[in-house]
Amino acid sequence: MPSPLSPAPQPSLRERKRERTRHALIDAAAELFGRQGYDETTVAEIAAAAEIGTRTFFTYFASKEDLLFPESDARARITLEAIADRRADEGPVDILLRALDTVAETDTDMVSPMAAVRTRLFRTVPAVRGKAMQVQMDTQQEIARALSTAFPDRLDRVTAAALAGAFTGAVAGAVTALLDTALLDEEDAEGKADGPRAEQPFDHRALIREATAVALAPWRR
Amino acid sequence: MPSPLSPAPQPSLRERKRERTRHALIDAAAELFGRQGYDETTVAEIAAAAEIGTRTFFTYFASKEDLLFPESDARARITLEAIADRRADEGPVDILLRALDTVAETDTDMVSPMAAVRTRLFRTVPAVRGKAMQVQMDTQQEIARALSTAFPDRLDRVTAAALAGAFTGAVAGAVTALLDTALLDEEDAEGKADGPRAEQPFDHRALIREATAVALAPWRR
DNA sequence: AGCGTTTCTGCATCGAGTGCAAGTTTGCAT
DNA sequence: ATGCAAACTTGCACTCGATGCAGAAACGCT
Repeated sequence: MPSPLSPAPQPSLRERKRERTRHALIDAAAELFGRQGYDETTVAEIAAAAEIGTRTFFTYFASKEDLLFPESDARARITLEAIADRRADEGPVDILLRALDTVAETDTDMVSPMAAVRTRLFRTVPAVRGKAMQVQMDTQQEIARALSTAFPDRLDRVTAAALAGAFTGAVAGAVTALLDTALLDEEDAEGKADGPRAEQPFDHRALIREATAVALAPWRR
Repeated sequence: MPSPLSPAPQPSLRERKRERTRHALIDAAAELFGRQGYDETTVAEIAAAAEIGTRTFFTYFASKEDLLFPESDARARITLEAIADRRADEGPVDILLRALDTVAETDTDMVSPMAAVRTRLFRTVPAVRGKAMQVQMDTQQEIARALSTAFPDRLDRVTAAALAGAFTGAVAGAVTALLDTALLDEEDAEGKADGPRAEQPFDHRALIREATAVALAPWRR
C-alpha cells in the first residue's frame, strides 16, 4: 500500500502500459532472435509473441534494428557527465578513460538478455553491425562537441572530433577483437569438459582499458 | 595499334563487358542519387538507366548500398602492403602513417563522381552512414590482424585492434567534422548569387589531407 | 456517463532482395 | 563455321520491412 500522500511521480496508466508492452517486445525478440536467428525472425512474429498487431510494432520501434539498441544513449550520457564533472587537472584523455571505467562498472545493459543475443548477432548479421556503427558515430559527435566546448583553447572542433573518433574507434576495435577471439576460443573449447564454463568479463574490461590507454597514449602530452 | 605479340593481359570479352555495365550502373546511380536523393531512387530506375533488367542489378551489387562503395578494399590493400614491405626500424605507428600517406597519393576514388555524392549522402542518409562504418570496421580488423602478426611480441590482438581503431577513428572523425563545416558553409552561401554551382564545390583531396594531418599529429610527435 | 484525445489495428501499397526456370551470350573445341 | 557447355541475363512470383490512411478501441478527465 503506497503512502497516500507521497508525491508519487507514477506515470499514467497509459505510459505504464506502454512501457510494459515495450519490454514485452524486447523480451520476445531476444528470445526469438536467440532461438531462430535475426533474419529468420519476422517483425510479425515478434509482434504476435508480444500480443500486439504487426502494424503497432512500428509505433514502438522505428525499425527492426532499433529493437536491438534500446538504451543506445546511456553510454553517451555517462561520457558527457564525465566531461561535465571534470577536475581541474584532468586532460581530455584522462576524462575519456575515466568515463570508460564508469561505463564498465555501471552499464546494466550488458547483462540484459538482449545484450547476449546482440553480441552474437553483431558478428554475423551485417544489418546489426551497421546499426551499431551508426549509433557509435552519433555518440561520437556528441562527445566531440562537448570536448571542444570544455577545452576551447586546446581543442578546436576538428581536433576534438579526431580525438573523439580515436577514442571510440579504439574502444570499438578492442571490443570487437576481444569478442572475436573470445567466441573463437569458445568454439575451440567445445567438446572438451563442458564444465560450468566460467566467464571472465572482469579482465576483459581491464584488457579493453589497457589497450585503449596504449592506443591513446600519444594524445596526452 | 597494339603490338601484335604483346602478352596483352586483356580480359576476355565477357569481363570487359561486365566491367562496362558495372561502371554504367555506378555512373547512373551517382547521377540519379545526386538529382533525386538516395531513398527516392529505386533500384529499378538505376537498372533501367544502365539498360539492364532489374533482377540483373543484384548480380553486380549485393545491395543498393554496395553501389556506393565500389572500391571499398583498396585502402585496406595498400595498408596491408605497407605492413608487408616494412623496414626493420619501422614501428607499427610508422607503418600506419606511411600507409595513409600512400593512400592520400594514390586513391583515385576520391575524385570519382560517386565520391561527391557519397559525402553528401553520408550526412543525411542513415543507411549510408551505417554501411560506411561497417566497411571501415571490417578493414580495420584486417589491419589489426596483420599488425599483430607482424609484431607478435609488441602487439597482442586487442591492442593492435585498438591502435588501428584509434587511427581510422581519428581520421574519420576529423574528416566528418571538416566536411560538416565545409558543407554548412556551402549551404550558407546558398541563395546569394546562385551561379552554376560548381560541381566540385570543394577539393576532397585537400580536405582529406588536412583532416589527416590534424588527426594524426599526435602520433607524429 | 460522456466526450476529446491518443493509441491500436487492418488494409493497401511500395521497395529491397531472393529463388527459380527459362532464354541468351560467350568461350572453346572440333 | 558449327555445335555444345558454361556463364550470364531476365522475368515472374514471392517474402519481408516499412509507411500512409482511416476506422475502432482505449484512456483521461469532467
